[in-house]
Amino acid sequence: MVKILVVEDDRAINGLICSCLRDEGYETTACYDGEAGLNAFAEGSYALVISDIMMPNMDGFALAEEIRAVNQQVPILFMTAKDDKPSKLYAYKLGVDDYVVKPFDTDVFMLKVAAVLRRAGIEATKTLTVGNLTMNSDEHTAYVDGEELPLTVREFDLLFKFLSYPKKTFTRSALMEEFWDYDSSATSRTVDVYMAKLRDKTSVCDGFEILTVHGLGYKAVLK
Amino acid sequence: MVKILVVEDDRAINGLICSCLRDEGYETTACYDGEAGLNAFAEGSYALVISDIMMPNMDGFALAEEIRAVNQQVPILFMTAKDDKPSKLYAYKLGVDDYVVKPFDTDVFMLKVAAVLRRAGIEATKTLTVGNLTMNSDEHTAYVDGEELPLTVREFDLLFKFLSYPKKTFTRSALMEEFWDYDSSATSRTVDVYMAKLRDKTSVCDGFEILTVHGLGYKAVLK
DNA sequence: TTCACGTTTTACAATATTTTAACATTTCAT
DNA sequence: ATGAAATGTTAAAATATTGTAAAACGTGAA
Repeated sequence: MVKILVVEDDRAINGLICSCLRDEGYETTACYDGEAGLNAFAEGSYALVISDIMMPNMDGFALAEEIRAVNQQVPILFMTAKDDKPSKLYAYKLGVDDYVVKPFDTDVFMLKVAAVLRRAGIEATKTLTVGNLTMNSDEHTAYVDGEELPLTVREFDLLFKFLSYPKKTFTRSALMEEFWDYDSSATSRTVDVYMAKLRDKTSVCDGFEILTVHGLGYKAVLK
Repeated sequence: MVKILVVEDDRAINGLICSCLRDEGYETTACYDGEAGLNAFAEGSYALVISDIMMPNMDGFALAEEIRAVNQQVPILFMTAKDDKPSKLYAYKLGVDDYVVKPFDTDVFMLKVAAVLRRAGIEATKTLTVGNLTMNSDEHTAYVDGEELPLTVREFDLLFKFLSYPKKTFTRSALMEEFWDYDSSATSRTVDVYMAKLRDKTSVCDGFEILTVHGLGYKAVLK
C-alpha cells in the first residue's frame, strides 16, 4: 500500500486532497501543521509528502529541510498559493520534486502525484549514489568507481538501508527485525560481523563511513 | 505504427539512430535542433522523444520543458556526452524518463527504448535482438546466427523477459507469479531447472549471460 | 493404448552464505 | 587507572541455496 502524507492547515482542502487520493487507492495521513507533519513522517514510511508552504508552527520550507536532513529520497510535492519565482527556486533548491499553485484542478493534481511517484519509483528510490559508490536495488548491484563490488543479499540490504538514512542510528534489534526472519535465532552479534564485513568491503568508498554508536548500534555518516 | 521523434544536431548520429529504430520497426522523424523538434512534436503524435542535450537554437532541457508544458505523459529519453550529476538531476526533475551517455552501444540503446516504451504502456516491438540471438514474440521463435533455436513456450517467455530487462534481478516467486498458473503447485525449484536449460541452450549466444543472484534469483547481463 | 514431449519433482553434489564461538581490543563508568 | 561490558576480528562449523541429472508425471496425437 502506497502511503502519502498530506500536510495542510486548511482542513477543508486537506480533507478534499486526502479523499481524492484515497479514491485513487492511496493510503493517506493528514497533518495540520509542519511540526505534526515532521512527527508523522518520522513514524511511518511514506512514499510521498505533499505539503502546503504557509502553515502555523513550522512552514513548508522548514518541513522540507528537516525531512531532507534525514531522507534524501522521498519525493516532496509543494502546494501553495504563492506563485513567486524566489519561492519556487528555494523550493527546488531544497530538493522538492514539484510545485503546484492553488487553486488547482484535482485531475491535474492527481496526474502530478502519479508522475512524481512514477519517477520516484523508477529512478530515485532504486538507485543511490554516495561518493564513488552507486547502488541499484533493481540490479542488486553496487559499483565503486564503475567496478562492481560484490555483496551478498544481506550485505546489500544493510548497506542500502544505512545509506538511505545517513546519520540515523540503527540498533541491532531493529536491523534484525527488519532483515532477519521472524523466527531466526541468530544472536545480535551477527550484526557486528556484518558491519565488519561491510567496513572491509567499502573501505575503498570515499563518500561515507560506518560508525559505531557505543551501546546502541551503528550508523553511516557522509563525509 | 509507433512514431519516435529524434532530435540531435549531429546528422551522422541522428541518421544512425533513426536507421536502427526503423530496423526495429519504428517510424522515425529526424530534427536537427530543439526548435524544429518542438514544432515537429506539436504536429504529430509521438510515442517517444529522444533528444540530445547540447543543440543549437534550443537545448534539450528547454525542449523537454516546453514539451512537458503541453504533455506530461510522453516519455523523453536524453542522450548526451555530459555525464555530470547536475545535468542528470536537472533532467530527472524535468520528468525525463531515462538518460543515455554517449557513446553508447546500439544494442543497449534499443533495449532502453523498448524498456521506456513498455513502462509508458506503449506496445513495444515484438522482436528483440541481443548479439547473435533474435527473438520474435509474435511467432515465439528464436534464432541464433540465423538458425532456429528450439525453445518451449516457458523457456521462450522466461528468456524474453530476462532480455527485456537486462541486469534486472528476478526472484523465483516473481517469475512464477508471472508465468505459472495462479493455482500451479510447482516448487520454485522448477525455475532453477529452466535456468539450467536456458543456460545450456543459449550457450552458443554471444551477447549475454544468465547470472545467479544468490539468495534472490536470476538476471541476464549483456556483455 | 502407446509414444513423444514438455513439465515438475526428487535427490544428491557442489557452492555460497550465515552463524557461532573464541579471543583481541576498545569504551565507559567508577 | 581499572574492570566490566561492548565491540572488533577471524576462521571454522552449520545452514542454506543452487546445479544437475534422472525419474516421474501429465497430456495430446497417432
